[in-house]
Amino acid sequence: MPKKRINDPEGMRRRVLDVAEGSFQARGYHASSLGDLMAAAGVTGGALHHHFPTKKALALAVIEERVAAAVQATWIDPVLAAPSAREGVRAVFEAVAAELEQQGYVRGCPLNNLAHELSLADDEFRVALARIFAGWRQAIADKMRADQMDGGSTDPDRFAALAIAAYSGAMSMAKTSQDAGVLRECLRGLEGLQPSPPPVGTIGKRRRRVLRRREVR
Amino acid sequence: MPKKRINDPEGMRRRVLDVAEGSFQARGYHASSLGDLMAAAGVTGGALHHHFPTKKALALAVIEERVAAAVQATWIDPVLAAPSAREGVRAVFEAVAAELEQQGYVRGCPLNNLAHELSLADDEFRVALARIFAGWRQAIADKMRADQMDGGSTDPDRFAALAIAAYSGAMSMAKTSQDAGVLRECLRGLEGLQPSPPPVGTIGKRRRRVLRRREVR
DNA sequence: CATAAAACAGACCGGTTGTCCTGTTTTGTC
DNA sequence: GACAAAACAGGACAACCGGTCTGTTTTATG
Repeated sequence: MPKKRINDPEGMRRRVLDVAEGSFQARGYHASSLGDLMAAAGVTGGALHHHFPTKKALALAVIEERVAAAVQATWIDPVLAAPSAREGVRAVFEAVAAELEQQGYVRGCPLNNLAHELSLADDEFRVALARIFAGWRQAIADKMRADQMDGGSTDPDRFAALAIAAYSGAMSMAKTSQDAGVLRECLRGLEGLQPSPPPVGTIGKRRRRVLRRREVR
Repeated sequence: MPKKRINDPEGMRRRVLDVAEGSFQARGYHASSLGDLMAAAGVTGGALHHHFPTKKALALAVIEERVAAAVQATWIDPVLAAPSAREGVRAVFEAVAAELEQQGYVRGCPLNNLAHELSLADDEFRVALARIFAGWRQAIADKMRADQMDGGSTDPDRFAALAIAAYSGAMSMAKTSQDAGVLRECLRGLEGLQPSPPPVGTIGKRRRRVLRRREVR
């Protein structure tokens, strides 16, 4: 009696992307062989080739579907949900730092990892990665523009660029030293450019505003 | 008559390192084959193997001799020669941005490029790269501590970490977008954290100070 | 149920990679 | 000049990689 087989194209595609995403982040694109991915995902060559004709196509799918989603989930969504762009950036920095310290190792930013390895290798890779960077920047800048507070003392585009650059660079150092501490140091340095006096606590944003009004009058 | 041969071990070693440094930066470590390097350097397999037994040994030499020297030449030396750490950082940012815009393409920071690809691959690589990052940071922090001006308003270690992170991240974005403009944007954002009020232009810092004094009085 | 397309299995192949190995030549040393 | 070590030449090789190919099974469609 021949063993049954159930076709699950979406599930198989997802499994391959899961494994590829993890391997690309941990070992990089070139150091990840399709053989290893096939073994890790429990997928045969025929199935892999059916969903992703070439290794490049697989990487492109990882970038556009997984890396972009990761940036959205860990950065854009939290920032948009925060009371302000500055608050959002601070929250993400601390959340990532806490997560890294808890898990004990640093694998780096998925976007930056692939960007460094693939930007110069292939223009199609480069454009796909640049699009994610651009969306990331614009989301932070738009959020800052939407904040009616923080009266235009700092340019939103510059702030967004600096926040992302500081995060990317800090992650690079954290990955190399295997220590997330530099993330917190960069955040502290970043907080130094706030136009308002140094914050005392996190809560009470409304309260502070009331106090300030009383002081003025 | 057999052709003559002149042994030049140092020159040959230097040529190999030259080619390897360039290829590692342009294509990365894994994408650079020893065959290509041999052909580009005009070196036979025997000679290459004599000076560098393995590819890893070659990369380690590139890191410790070339990448470290590049960081020293483009960052540490200029910063130490500048009137202040802040001035030095600003000068390096602008110098690199100008150089990139002139040459028309962006290959990224040699240190960060290799750090991303090799930090997780091999611990020996990671430690060598981390040492360069640490020296970079300490040089800027020490310089800032040596400045008697800038009265302790910002922590030197934080400033150094932020400056390097912003530069590394900005180079990452510049490499991905093939546009050095983000370097200048990050520099502008970085200048916002200066204890002095926000600058209006780039030139005439002394002139503005005079004008401001007149306005005040 | 017929049938075509999609989904999957598994072997195969040409090319490349890094390394090793055996010689030959040059160079330093006594 | 004898001689050992360093410097270099060049081929060989096993492992591996990515892609292709053929064949089989499942699924959708009518």
